[in-house]
Amino acid sequence: MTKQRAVILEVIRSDMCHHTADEIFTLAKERLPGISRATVYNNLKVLESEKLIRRITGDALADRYDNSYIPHGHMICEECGGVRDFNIQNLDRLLSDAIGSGFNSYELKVRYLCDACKAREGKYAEF
Amino acid sequence: MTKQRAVILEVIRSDMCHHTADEIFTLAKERLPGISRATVYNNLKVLESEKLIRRITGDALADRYDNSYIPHGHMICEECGGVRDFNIQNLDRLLSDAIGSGFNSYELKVRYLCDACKAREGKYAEF
DNA sequence: TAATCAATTTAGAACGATTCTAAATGAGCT
DNA sequence: AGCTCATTTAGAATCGTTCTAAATTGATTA
Repeated sequence: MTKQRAVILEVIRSDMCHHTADEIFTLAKERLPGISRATVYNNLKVLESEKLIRRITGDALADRYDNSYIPHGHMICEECGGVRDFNIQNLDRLLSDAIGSGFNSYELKVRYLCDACKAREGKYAEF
Repeated sequence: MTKQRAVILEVIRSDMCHHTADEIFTLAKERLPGISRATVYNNLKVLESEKLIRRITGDALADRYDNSYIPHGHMICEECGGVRDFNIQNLDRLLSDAIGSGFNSYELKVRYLCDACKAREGKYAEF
C-alpha cells in the first residue's frame, strides 16, 4: 500500500459520489501534486482486484468507481446524470437461482427521472 | 429509411449475436461496399432513438447492439466474453415499485462462467 | 552504510472507440 | 431541370484508457 494508493482509496471513500478516473486524478493531485494519471489507472485496477472498490461501466463516456465492492443497483437520472445507490431485496439470490452455479456478480442500472428534475420538468422545456 | 439504414437494421436482426459497431460496419460493408463508418454510428443512434434496437454498454471496450429494445438481462461469460439473453420474471415491476414514478428502463448484466468454459475449466490451466 | 532487486511511479506516446466536420450525394418537391 | 433538406462520406479530431521505458522507491541482504 503505497501513499499514492492510499490517497486514491481515500478519495474514493471520502464521499458518496461515484467519481470518474479523471475526477479521482484531479482530487488526488490536490494532495500529491506529482501524481501521474497512469498511477491512478494502475491503482484503480489493483484496488478493484483486491475487492476494495468496484468499477461501474457504461453510465456515460467514462467509467466510474464505487467505494463498495458489494453489487447493488445504480439509479441514473436521465436529465442531470446523477447516480444514486439502491437495493433490491434478495436480488443476489434471484439471479444466482436464474443463472445457476456459474453465477459470479451483477451490475444493475436503472434509468429514471430524479425528484429534483421531475419538479423542474417543463419549466425550462421551451427554447 | 435509407438503404444504408435498412442494411444496418438487417445485420442486427439477422442473428442472435450482440454485435459491436465495428462488426456491424464490416457486415454492412459486404452488402454496401461504399458504406462509411460514420453512417453506421449515425444510424445506430437513429435506430435506438426510434426504439428499434438497444445499445448495451460496458461489456468490454466497445458497446454492443441488441435487436430488441425491450429491456432484459445479459449474461456475460467471464472466460470467453460471450453474451446471452435471460429474463427475470417481473423484474420490471420489481424495479418500478422500488424506484417510483420516475422509473424508465433498466440494464442488467450478470458476470458468470458459461457451461462450455466451466467444462473446460482447469484443463488448459497448467499448460 | 552500500549494493541489489522487485515493485511502483512517472511522463508521455500510442491506441481504439466514438464523435465531429465539411463537402458530396440523393430523394422528394415545384 | 432546379431547389431544398436530410443523409452519406472520408478523414480528422477527441477522449478515455492502456502501454512503454526510464526513474524512483522501499525492502533485503551484504
